[in-house]
Amino acid sequence: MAKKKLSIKDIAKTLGVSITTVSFILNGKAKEKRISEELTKKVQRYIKEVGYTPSHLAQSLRLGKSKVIVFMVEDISNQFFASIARLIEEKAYLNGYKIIYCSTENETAKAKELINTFKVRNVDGFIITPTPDLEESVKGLLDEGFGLVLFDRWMPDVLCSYVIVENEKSAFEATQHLIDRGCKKVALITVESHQIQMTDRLKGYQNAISQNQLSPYVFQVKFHNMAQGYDRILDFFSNNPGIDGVFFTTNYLAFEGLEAMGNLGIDVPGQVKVVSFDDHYFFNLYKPKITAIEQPLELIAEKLMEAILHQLDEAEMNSGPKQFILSNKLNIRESSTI
Amino acid sequence: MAKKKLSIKDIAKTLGVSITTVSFILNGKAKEKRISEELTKKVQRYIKEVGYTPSHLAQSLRLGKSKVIVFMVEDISNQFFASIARLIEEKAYLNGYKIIYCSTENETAKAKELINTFKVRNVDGFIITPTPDLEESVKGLLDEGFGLVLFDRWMPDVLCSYVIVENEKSAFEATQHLIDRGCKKVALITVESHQIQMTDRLKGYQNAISQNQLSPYVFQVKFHNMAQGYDRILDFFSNNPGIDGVFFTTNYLAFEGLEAMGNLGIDVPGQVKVVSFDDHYFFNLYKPKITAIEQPLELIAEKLMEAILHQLDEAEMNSGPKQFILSNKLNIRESSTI
DNA sequence: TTGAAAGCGTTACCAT
DNA sequence: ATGGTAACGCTTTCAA
Repeated sequence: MAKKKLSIKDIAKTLGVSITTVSFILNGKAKEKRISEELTKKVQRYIKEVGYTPSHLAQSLRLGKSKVIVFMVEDISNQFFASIARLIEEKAYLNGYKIIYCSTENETAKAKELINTFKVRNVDGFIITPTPDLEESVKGLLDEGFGLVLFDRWMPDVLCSYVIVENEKSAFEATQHLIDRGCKKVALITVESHQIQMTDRLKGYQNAISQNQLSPYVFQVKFHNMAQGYDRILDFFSNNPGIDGVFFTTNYLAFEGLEAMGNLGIDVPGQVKVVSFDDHYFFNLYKPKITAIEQPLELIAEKLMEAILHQLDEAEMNSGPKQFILSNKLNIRESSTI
Repeated sequence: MAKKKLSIKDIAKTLGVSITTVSFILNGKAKEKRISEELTKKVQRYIKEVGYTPSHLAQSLRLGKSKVIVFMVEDISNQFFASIARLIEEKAYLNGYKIIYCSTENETAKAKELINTFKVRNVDGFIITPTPDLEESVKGLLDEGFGLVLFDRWMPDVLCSYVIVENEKSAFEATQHLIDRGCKKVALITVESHQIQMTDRLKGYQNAISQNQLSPYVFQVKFHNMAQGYDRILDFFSNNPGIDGVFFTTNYLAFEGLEAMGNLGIDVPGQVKVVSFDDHYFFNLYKPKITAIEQPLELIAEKLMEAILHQLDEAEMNSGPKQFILSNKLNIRESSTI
């Protein structure tokens, strides 16, 4: 069984040439080193014949680069992150990179541990959705010369590459949309979080509310987990009659909120109009179809790879961070219109 | 910036001992090699102080093991696979393994290419949802001594470890359930696929139908993609009036089917009762809530890791494949009862 | 009880 | 034009 793996040494010996020669040919330096056309062909043919491929491990050790990028997100089983993962993966392979993923569960301790683990493992770069208080670790990464791109959230105190979306602007638009549709008491249901993507969405909501001389109704769900969320939102609606519009800042909050409203006999969109951040396949299936803000997944993935490859490219190493702020799209559906 | 990475050599030099000594201490062989308690402590203290960690790359090169497992599924952005991924990931890290993921899109060519890529990259093991006609590649992996566990599907012709669920049995139960609820014309909507997980589900359906002396109505959607699926299913219902029960073999078929039925004005469960394979968060949110077969995700992940670690464990290398066939659970909800 | 040195598979500098 | 060889960082055998 297991045909012993060939090494460059074996190739060289069999062909009666030196390792160096083989290595040069392998790395496309035959011309440069003026190795005869004939020998080059011969070596290449033999290599193809026996199906030899260099050991990436040895190359990594020698070159100090592993061609591995870590994709560290809040939760890889979350549809949004999984979709990005999928898109990134493709682009990474195309460029000879592998992706290792991991989930932080948005816990700072776990994120730090993960970062340390991978620093040690000679990965080349990190794509991270930072947890709270991760500034120091991230700076450390930068100092030590790792490639780094943040996404979904960024850190005002750290100068680095990132790919994010226009959270504030989209939240403003969503809220304004509800107001335009005649809502007078528009609530924001969000998670209790000081992370910037959430505070930006809050800001957008607040701006829209105050520009229209309305009163804000902000409800922040604490210690988010599915079951709790549902209960809290149920309470909120019970205690706040008269709400006629709701903007959910994440899709899972919306799912729970819709369930809660359904069980309270609240008619959507008749009594309450609804908009959610983060579009989802299911929003289009739900009755009524839910209006939602769609993030440009494909573009996010593309820019993420562009940024990380840029960082990893020796030639451009020092040309400064790449920062992308992408536009979302408001998909208007039944929940805010009928 | 970038404080130069320490090597074992640096440690040895600074402490004035040999590399060997440090290595032994590092690898817990201090006692065995009878290195003085005192020296051991001193070295350990220093290592901790400077935060030294061995290079995994060099270790891998030396030991021929990389502590990397490839998780190769049909589509990592699919909820089912993403959930498993998430669970696997945790368990892998706990055991010192990293996970690299990739999606085959169920294309044999892509799967083969991916397998080759990773073989070359010195990964230790593979967890694979095989595409059609992947037998040879899989056998190759086995021959070359890689760890291997199949899941979701298995290959009758290849003796190897796998983790699957009771597809036929659950399909039988689901169909029988519809019949018990009074359905007389029960349709099966499935994908056109010769892969065993799907043929097993078909078998289960057929058995239940024939045991109850009913007629089968099997509709196999070809060339599956979201948009097409919807259209085809729409046609099916238009052309087959009188169907009063449907069993969907995957959840995405169910989503499309439900949408199609909704648009045709078919009342679920009044006119048509519905059961789907692969439970989903949204089945519980949908109106009506959808009856579905739930695969034991947590258990699948657990057994997957158990099987792969078993394979990778030197000591037990030759103790034969581990094959798990797990039970599903039928979650009965409104779509098949009211 | 400790150390020297070979070897894992490469790359690339320096010779020839 | 081609080859010898040090180095990457580690483990482990053998010797002392």
